[in-house]
Amino acid sequence: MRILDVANSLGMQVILTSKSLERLVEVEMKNRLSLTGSQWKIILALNLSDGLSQKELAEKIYVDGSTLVPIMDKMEREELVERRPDPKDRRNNRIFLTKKSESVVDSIIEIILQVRKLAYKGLSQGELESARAILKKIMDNADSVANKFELD
Amino acid sequence: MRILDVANSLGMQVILTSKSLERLVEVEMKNRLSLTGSQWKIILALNLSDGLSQKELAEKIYVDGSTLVPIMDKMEREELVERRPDPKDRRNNRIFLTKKSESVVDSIIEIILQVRKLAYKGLSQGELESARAILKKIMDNADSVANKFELD
DNA sequence: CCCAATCATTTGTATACCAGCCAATGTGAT
DNA sequence: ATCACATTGGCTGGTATACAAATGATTGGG
Repeated sequence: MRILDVANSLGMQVILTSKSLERLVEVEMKNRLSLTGSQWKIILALNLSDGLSQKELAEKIYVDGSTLVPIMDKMEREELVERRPDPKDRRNNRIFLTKKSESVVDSIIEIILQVRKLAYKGLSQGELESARAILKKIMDNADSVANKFELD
Repeated sequence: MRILDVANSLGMQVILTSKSLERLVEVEMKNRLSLTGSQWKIILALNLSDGLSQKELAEKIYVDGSTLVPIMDKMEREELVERRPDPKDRRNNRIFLTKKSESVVDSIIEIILQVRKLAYKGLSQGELESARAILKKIMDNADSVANKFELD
């Protein structure tokens, strides 16, 4: 019987570290700002460029367009974003921050910076950058295969 | 107005790379073996140590105990695992692989090895190991904070 | 004007966590 | 030993993501 211990590979470590980081950020965003899931990512993305279409926004935060729909519904109910029809192309919704969500941008940034400081403790800038570059290569490798849709 | 571009940080790169890897593996597991989500992780974990309790299994694959319940239900319906009561402690279920799931272990391992080969293309063993060590430190940092439940 | 492409949405399936529940077990005091 | 109490393991219900496939409205090319 073949045995493979997946746990010690880089790939699994990437997945586990991702979970730990996401969990830490989510707990803080929820406890301090009552923001769930990836609402903070959406607010930051719109803070960089307000008025994105849903498709553009979905690409920015790397989720499927259909995943974004109920999230927009919820955020609209909570008055964190506003959907406005695009007069140039009525298929598009243009998404804008509200006063309420603009008022939490600074707090979101504060939390991100605190999490980074803690997570990167004991690591040098050079280590962080070299790890980032390696992961970027792995992501590009994985994405190029995924798009070609052939593994072997 | 403060601006923070989260996209270029190591933390975000970890999360994005994790998504790319998980997606690639999931597509292959689904297309070739009709295994969804983390069923393959469960099969590999039980292949290493059959007869875990649900709690132990949940810890191995880093999900909440309640998350595992419907997954076990589904895998039991599909005859991929078997729940047997623990005579020593009737609160426990002991989970065992079936002949059907044992027969796909080799194929699962095959897919993992192929994905690794592709994902790690252009990277040296040293790079992989150094990245793994850095991510491990980050995960430990994040988890130790999460357990103490205090960010500042 | 037709037809293919595009954007948002809906539907169906699958994770995922938390809080609360029950049954079973363990613990401590008497 | 036994009763009260806390703890544990699995489950349920509620909420939130997440993707694929199909639908509907709109647009733009030929």
